[in-house]
Amino acid sequence: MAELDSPEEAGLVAQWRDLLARHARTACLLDRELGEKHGLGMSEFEVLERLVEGCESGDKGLRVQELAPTVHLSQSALSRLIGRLEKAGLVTRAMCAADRRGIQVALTEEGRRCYAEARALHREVLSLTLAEEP
Amino acid sequence: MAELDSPEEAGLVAQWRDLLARHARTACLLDRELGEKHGLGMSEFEVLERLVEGCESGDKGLRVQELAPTVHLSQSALSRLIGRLEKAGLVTRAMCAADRRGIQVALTEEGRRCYAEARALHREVLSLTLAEEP
DNA sequence: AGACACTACATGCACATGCATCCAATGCAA
DNA sequence: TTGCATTGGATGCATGTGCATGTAGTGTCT
Repeated sequence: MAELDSPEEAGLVAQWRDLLARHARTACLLDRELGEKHGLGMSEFEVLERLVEGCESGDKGLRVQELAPTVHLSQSALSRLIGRLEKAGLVTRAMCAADRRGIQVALTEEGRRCYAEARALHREVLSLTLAEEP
Repeated sequence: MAELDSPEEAGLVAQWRDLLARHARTACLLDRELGEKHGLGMSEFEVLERLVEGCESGDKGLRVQELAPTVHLSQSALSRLIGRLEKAGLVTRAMCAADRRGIQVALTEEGRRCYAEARALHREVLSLTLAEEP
């Protein structure tokens, strides 16, 4: 029975611990800052960003499935996240004409504005936390 | 108002997205595999590992505070995590003689065994998920 | 000793998440 | 067309998390 890690395994473990530390620092600070100052969670922001990237101003929006790869969440969690954004007035849900099972999620003006306001803070947090070494 | 990211910002965002993807892949698979085959979550495993590293066989164990830096959890979440490990028979909680506010957390034989059994799977998952590029 | 601030951990509560399941719409086969 | 498997998304439920708070023990100052 292996009681000690091989050098390769030790490297993997070190890499994983570093990743965990960076992720925790960044995610925690992002959630706190975006939450306090813009009422957004980290994943909410990611979804808004994907919507901004994925559709022009007059566009119908994106399907829920197209948003899924962006946020690393289960389908149910994404569904509820969109529900929160909708309740906050940042996106609209509309039936998809082509496939009436699908839902088109589109940014509202308020959503666009909220994203634009939060963006600088988001980048600022990244530059703070991703730079540190430990 | 900046509508586009500067090159430095774009680099940070790309780095962050890569980190998020790696973290999600690895954490999700670790939770699933360790959960199915050993009844452990990712953080439970990390705590067991810290206990193995931090105390010899006959040792009294570690203070809760000494475990905190390892798992990136709030104090309350860590307290409950230890509660779960205790209920599962993998660790014991004992009053700390020197400072009776403190709690000594020590591995049981069962805990040591469980960790030893889960270790290979843990390393295997890391080597799988940390290697991939996307 | 007595009062008070502080520390270590536990707990009530609100909330986000994943899993399983449900429902409606679609597509395909007979 | 009818029947049935599949897909897109929503929802009930159990659980894990953070925040705020509670409780007990410690240290300090007078």
